[in-house]
Amino acid sequence: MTHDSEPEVVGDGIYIPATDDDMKSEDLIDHKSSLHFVMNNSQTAVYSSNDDTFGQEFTPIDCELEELLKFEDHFTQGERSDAVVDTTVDLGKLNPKFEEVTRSESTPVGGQIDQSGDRKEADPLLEPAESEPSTSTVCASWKPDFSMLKGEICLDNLSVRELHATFKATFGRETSVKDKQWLKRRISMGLSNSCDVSSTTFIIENNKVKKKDNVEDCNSEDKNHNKNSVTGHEGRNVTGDNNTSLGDSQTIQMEGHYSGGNKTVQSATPKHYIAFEDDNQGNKRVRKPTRRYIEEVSESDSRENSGRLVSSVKSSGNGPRTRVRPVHNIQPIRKPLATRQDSLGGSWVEIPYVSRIRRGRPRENFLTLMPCEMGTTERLVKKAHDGHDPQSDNEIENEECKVTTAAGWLQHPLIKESGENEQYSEQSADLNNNSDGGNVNSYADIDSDDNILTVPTAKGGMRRKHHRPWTLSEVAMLVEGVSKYGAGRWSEIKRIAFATCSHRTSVDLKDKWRNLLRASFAQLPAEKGVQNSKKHSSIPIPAPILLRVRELAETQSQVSPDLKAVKSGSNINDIRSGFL
DNA sequence: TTTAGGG
DNA sequence: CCCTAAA
Repeated sequence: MTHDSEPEVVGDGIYIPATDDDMKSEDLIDHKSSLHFVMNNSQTAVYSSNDDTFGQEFTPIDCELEELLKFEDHFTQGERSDAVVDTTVDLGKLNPKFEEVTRSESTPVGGQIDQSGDRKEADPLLEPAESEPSTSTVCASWKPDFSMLKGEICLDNLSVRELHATFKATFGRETSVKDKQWLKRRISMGLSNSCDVSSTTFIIENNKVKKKDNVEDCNSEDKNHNKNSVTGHEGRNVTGDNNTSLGDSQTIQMEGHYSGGNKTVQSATPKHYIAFEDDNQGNKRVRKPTRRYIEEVSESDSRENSGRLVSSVKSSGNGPRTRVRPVHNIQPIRKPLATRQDSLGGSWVEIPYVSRIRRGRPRENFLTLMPCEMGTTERLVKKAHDGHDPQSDNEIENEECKVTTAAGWLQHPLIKESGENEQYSEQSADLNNNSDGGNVNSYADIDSDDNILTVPTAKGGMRRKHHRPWTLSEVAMLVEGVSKYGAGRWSEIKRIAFATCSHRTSVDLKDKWRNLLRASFAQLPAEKGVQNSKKHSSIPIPAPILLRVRELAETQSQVSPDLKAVKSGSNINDIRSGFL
């Protein structure tokens, strides 16, 4: 569908096929379930799949799925708007006109599904690119050329030189490693990665890529399909000019089975992966490193570049309380693929940085972003939740926040009023922020044990993933709390006023107060631009609240001398009387 | 643990 | 928002 517009896109994800999208797919696939999504227009999209025919069966509804993915993400845009690959999708568009939306929107990350699903005619070899290299990239111009692979691969018979050639054909780059064993391992690994050897038609056995005899599921249609595709691939492999010819004597050929662009998912664990490092494991299936693995290594290699696989993986433990903090994550989509060096199997190889988009279950908590005040929808949707997802808790909390608010923390109708407005602008501001830079990234599940904590900002900065914009009601509660207990009694305020909002810690309150303070005094001299001049992309705090903050600050002598000087210039009492 | 302040 | 030093 969209492939016409970007035929030159060269997949380079072959290094690390296990993308987040895989993970997504994994969810879908492994559960062997059908997902029903109800769209706005009450259309129902159904996605069903099974492992072996993912790509093929997917086609008819891929658009919808794509939409679904967006759809799903869309709901996260408010508070975690970065989450979406394409933030421009409007809910209103999730209507009958799927195609339109699909066409007009690009889905950089959703490429996995997008590309292979959409392009049934397209090149199945194209690994969905982590980023779509626009022009010159380290590996932009390369893609694995398996077209010469037919039959069985017997790496053992190859000379080092041949292995080099094969290596290049497989990975698209040269290697200087002379170790045959290593080369063989890497090649077979690469092959397995790109062809889904392990889970489909091929198995790797003693450095041989063999075709399973007993596999037939995907032979009939798939064969044709893939053959065509392979051919097409060859033809389009314009950029692969330096693909090393393996020579006529080569026996390396592969009768293509590419499970629909690597659709099959492997829930590879580092363990498995490492296991493969050992030679001669008979029929053990090859696992490819998960993105998780890569990320972790990528994290750890910044400090210990000699880190053994085992150690890096293990040390980064997946313990519930472990907070993985990726050092380099997320390259803006569409930027040249960034790679890093990593020692795999004993040599340094390039591995693309991966962006942690979102992993794990499909998001089911898209309403978290809803401000506390928005009760109705929230409640409705809440029903859809399992209730055990941590996110759900937050929603409950949010709702409770709201209740609390209504219960009396907010005694100033005026504030409340402007609050409503602000809610809106707050969210839209957030949305805008996230889509403006052209890089759209996703928030991971905020509460998932392991998730991304930072997200690139349009300005290049990294914003923390955990950032949950303060809603006005929260701010109001904070203010009230301060007025009641005094600034500094954060734990008290937390305990009382924010008892139900567990996601705000006392430290958060303190920080927020600090900000409020700053804001209130900073904006006062102007005294007119007020909240509308939200140049700072953050929540525009309504003037009334800011005034209150100032007042409280004064009362509690929190005002720094210089600020005092500033503020003394304006007549607070007038304003104050107006609101209180 | 809670506060305060720096990053 | 996160981290840490202090209390």
